[in-house]
Amino acid sequence: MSESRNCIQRLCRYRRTLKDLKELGYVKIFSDNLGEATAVTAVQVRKDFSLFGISGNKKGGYIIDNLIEKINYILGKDEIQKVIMVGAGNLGSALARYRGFEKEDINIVAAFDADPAKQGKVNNIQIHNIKDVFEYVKINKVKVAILAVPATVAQEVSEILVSAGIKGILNFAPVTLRVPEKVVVNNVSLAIELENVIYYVNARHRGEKQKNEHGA
Amino acid sequence: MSESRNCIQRLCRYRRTLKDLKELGYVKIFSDNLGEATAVTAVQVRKDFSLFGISGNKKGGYIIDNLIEKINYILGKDEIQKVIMVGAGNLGSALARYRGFEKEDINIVAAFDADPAKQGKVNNIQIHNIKDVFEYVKINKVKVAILAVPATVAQEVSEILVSAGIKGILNFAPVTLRVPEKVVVNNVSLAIELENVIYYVNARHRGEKQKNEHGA
DNA sequence: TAGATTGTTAATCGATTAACAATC
DNA sequence: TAGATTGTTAATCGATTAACAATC
Repeated sequence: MSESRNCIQRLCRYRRTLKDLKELGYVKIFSDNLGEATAVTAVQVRKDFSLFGISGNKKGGYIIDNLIEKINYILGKDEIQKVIMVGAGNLGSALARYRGFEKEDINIVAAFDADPAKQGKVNNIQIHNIKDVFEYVKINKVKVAILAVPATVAQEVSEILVSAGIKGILNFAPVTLRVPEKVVVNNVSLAIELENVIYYVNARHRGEKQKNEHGA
Repeated sequence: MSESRNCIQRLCRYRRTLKDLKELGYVKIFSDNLGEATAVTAVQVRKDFSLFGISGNKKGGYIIDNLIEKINYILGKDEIQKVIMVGAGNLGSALARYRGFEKEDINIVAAFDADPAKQGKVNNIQIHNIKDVFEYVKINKVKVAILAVPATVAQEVSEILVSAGIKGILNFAPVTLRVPEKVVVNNVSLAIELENVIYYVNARHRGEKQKNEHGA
């Protein structure tokens, strides 16, 4: 039952690589190649696949289309996932414009901000008043939100989102959110990610250890 | 020797909480309280501290100032770390404006972009032509870079950075960078982080497992 | 002292890796 | 067939947790 965070991240990376390979006209792939392209060992690739019941051909490798389809199903990419952006400040509006989401077929359907001056659109996404977020989530049955509001209001806003029916939050506010057990929170703390890099750079200067390639 | 990625992330979170507590006038703290504030068990807190040789008082807990100082040293916060932003598009310029970095005493000293039209400043940070990045890094002995350039040029740019002396990269481009062993790369893939949330939301709908609080 | 807390050693757990069997 | 590749089972490794000793 090892669908750990890391494992899911690897699936996402496989998917991305596979889509690129398909684009280039490839039809089949070996665990070897896929591993090399994603900085994962070939054994790990096969283990991941076998964990989710994806099988290949003993000598012929895996069929790319088949892999993509299976991974799409696992990741829930077969259904369209509506995502809202909560907070349309610097970070929020940059994220709303971020090409990487579109590329992965992620659909940001609306943005919300407390500042009434922030009306209009960002990257063709309508910015609404945050007061309307509860109703919007309810009516449109949105399950996933990106939270890019100031740390001071993040907890409060998250409670509104959860009460409206949000089941998963990608949180950019640097606070530990308290949410009900059933709600998934993935905290992306940009400062911490950078501090991590700084730590390892310093640690090496101080002559400790030799590791490489941290994170996904 | 368990200074794992997770462990360092926890140190960063402890530090943040401790600074907030200090601000509020607190002087001492128990592993209990600190754990609760950072969503970590008290045992884990003490284990982390003992790993780095930080000790408290058998009944009196830990002195906050002492903790902050020790953690600062471990994380390399005692020396000023110059960081450059490479790529000043949507994401790059939003990151340059991001308050969370300042709050953690992270100093973005310059930004670079390939588009000559992107002259001027963002958040009081000068945007230079990317052609000058090699020289800038050499002269100013910069060790850490944030990479927010398009995926297509990320590898190429990273090679320039490394050749100029960059030792750590926080990479926002959704590609697997190939860098020498001695260079630290921390990949932040925003799409993958969001896909992770979507996966767990779906997985629960499908009636699997009950986990909570993923990521840092 | 009794109770609360730190800090360490041992046990557990989970994920990765190694070894190898299966087979195209 | 021989070689290459998948896929599984067992071994290893590392991190977290449990148990408990130390002590203020």
